[in-house]
Amino acid sequence: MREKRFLMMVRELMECARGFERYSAAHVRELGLTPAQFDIIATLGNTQGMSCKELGEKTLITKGTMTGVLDRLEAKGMLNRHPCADDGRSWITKLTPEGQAFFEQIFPAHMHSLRPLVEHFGNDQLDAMRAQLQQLRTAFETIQPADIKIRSAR
Amino acid sequence: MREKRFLMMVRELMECARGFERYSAAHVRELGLTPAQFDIIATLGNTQGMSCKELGEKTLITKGTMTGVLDRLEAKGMLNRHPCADDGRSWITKLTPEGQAFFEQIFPAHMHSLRPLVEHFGNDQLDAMRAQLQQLRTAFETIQPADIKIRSAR
DNA sequence: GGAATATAGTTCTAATACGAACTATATTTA
DNA sequence: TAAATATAGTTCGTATTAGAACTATATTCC
Repeated sequence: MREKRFLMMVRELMECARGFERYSAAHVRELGLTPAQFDIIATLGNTQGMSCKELGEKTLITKGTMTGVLDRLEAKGMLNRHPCADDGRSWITKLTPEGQAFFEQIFPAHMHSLRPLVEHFGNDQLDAMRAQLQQLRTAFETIQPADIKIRSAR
Repeated sequence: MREKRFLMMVRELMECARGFERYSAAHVRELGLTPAQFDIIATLGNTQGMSCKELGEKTLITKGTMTGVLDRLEAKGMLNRHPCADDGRSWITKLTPEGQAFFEQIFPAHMHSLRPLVEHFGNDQLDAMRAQLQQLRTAFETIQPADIKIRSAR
């Protein structure tokens, strides 16, 4: 049964994703941030800022969610938004000096908390995993679901 | 830089998890269910029912969330809960006849929608992926984050 | 047997998650 | 260039997510 094999693999995939989330979030929460907020700060750190769209592509946070996350970080004084000169629809989000200082303080600490995990895997293994995952992701993005219209009677 | 390699792999992992979620959810939504609701129905289908705890272990839905998901499915008439004879704290959740009938209608359809994806990978590849993911998951669950707290020497 | 502790499930709060509808601005087309 | 279409970001509604506090019942230990 091919389907079952596939679902078992997917199950592991989902467990892994949640596992990392949990591993990482434990430390992030100690910093007073949510995982989404940490992602934004880590992405904006050491940059000149970027648009919502670019932030979304780098962090996997969708635009509807992004507004709220940025609002809360702005309220914390971590970042600010100013109009984009090139595009009247767009805003550039950038860390404030306080936000950048905070980034410089927490990012190395977070990397350090990941250390035991990182050291557990060899370079070759990490690359092999990434290559396989890349293949999987390409399949998810490329292949279209079979079209079956079974309308639920309502 | 080992950390960077690791983060690149994790990035692919998260993209994959979201990719599958998206692939699968598109079909699930057409059925009038959320992914969490589909998971529950798929897990309860063809069984005599099970406790919240067991459901949580099989679906990765945490117990605080479980209550709400089950409440909504119960309101839809898909399932019901009755006290567990062996354990006064526990409840057995079971599909109603309507819920089971719905399961029998949608589950094959969902498997069919996954078909193109399943067929894209060979058995060996699926097993290899699962083995690697299993290793990764074990690491996430076993290894403790480095303690960055600087405890005052005593 | 009774106190201490563990477990099952619910409730609560804050923050996502996601699609869809919406506003405003850009870009493309005819 | 005016109309059609696309895109950036916000808003909205519903559901999920996680953790923590809470109630009720089980289990363990002395």
